[in-house]
Amino acid sequence: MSPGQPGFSTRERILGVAETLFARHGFAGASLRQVTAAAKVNLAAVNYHFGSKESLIEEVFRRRLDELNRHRLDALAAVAAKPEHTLEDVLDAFVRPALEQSMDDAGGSAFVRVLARAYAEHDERLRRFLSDNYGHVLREFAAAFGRLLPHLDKDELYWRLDIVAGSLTYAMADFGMIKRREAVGEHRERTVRHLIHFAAAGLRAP
Amino acid sequence: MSPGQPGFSTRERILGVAETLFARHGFAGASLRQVTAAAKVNLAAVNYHFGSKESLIEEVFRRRLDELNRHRLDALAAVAAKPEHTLEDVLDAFVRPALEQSMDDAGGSAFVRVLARAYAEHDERLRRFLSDNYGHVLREFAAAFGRLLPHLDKDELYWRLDIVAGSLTYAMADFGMIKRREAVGEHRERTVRHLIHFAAAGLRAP
DNA sequence: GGGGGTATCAAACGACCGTTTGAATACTAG
DNA sequence: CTAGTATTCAAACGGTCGTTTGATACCCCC
Repeated sequence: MSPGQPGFSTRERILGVAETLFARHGFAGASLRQVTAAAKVNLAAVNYHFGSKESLIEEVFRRRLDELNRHRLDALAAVAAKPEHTLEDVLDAFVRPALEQSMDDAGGSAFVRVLARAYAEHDERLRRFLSDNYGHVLREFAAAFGRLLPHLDKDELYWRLDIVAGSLTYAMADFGMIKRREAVGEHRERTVRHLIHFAAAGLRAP
Repeated sequence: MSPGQPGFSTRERILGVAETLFARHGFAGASLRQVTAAAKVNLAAVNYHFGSKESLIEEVFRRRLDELNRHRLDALAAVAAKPEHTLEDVLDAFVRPALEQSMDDAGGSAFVRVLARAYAEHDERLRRFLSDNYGHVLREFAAAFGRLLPHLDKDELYWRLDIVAGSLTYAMADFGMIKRREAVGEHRERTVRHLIHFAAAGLRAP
């Protein structure tokens, strides 16, 4: 069960439910009344605990991004420590933490879709927030990729990484039209494998 | 100038403005009052000409998708007629029509972002509409790709095409965090080139 | 040149939005 | 137990939402 029920504080229930509803209906499309009703808390609780809907949205991001960033940087450090690491290793360090977070509870899988929503929102405020809390991780990965792909100049490298980030976002958020048949966990593991395989070839292209 | 002004019918002005506002603020985020105000038409005009907001959204899609589908299928037919066409040719037939449509007027470039929005909306109604009006084109391209990539079984092929579609959607919608410096047209041409290069390598991977 | 569909308009509908209030309740420290 | 703080609650605020209405203007054909 998602953390929208007893055993969790009001604050946690709101965050959990908001995450899934934002994923499902967008930030404008999910109302605080829907959120508080599903979380079984009073309507005013959102403004009491978070101040505003905008702040609630940011908190939904902060909570997961902090964790995701940490895991990604840890994984990258572990890879970099190996003397002969490959492109696939670095890609794995980037993709797998997102995968694992999206499986550790029901809310996590929603968050990946929330993140994809954020890309679709061209809202400047939200983009700045994401860039502030996310940019340094992307820069570290870019450096690691750059060392493994010395034949690409900086401009070319960033173009390709942008494409990788795009296909990752899209694939992890399950936007694709093609219907899947397997269980969620198995499907996601296959997604990661295909993504790494595809991205590695694209990055290595002359 | 976008078609939000004199010389265009009320209906066309609404469609043009709705397209850019939906791209900017999402379907829930852009209100009919904003749309009609920017189009300089009466609020009731939307319900008079389209029946409802939902139908307006669908009409925004239908108008551009019909044109895009036609151009893509024409380009694919032209490529298929060449006896020795390459993977890059088919990718170009898929990517370039989207590129050209997004440059022929100001609204077109907004539409690509609207399309990306639609992916983010997990709304079942909208997805069915897209699949009904878009699926046959994707299937034709899948067949063309399949003939050029006989080493991939059907399942593997669809996985990779899904990734290609994802990176295309993302890149064309300009979601990336990396800031671009060139003029819009030049930027878009470079996007297509990078995308085709990257996708071809990913598809050809063993 | 008047009649009839077509289009536009201001105004209003009820519903829902995010937020605020002030009282009621729960909890905790002295 | 009590004083004081932290939380929950029902209710209401003004505003905006999509949609409907009925009157008004337009336009073209008979």
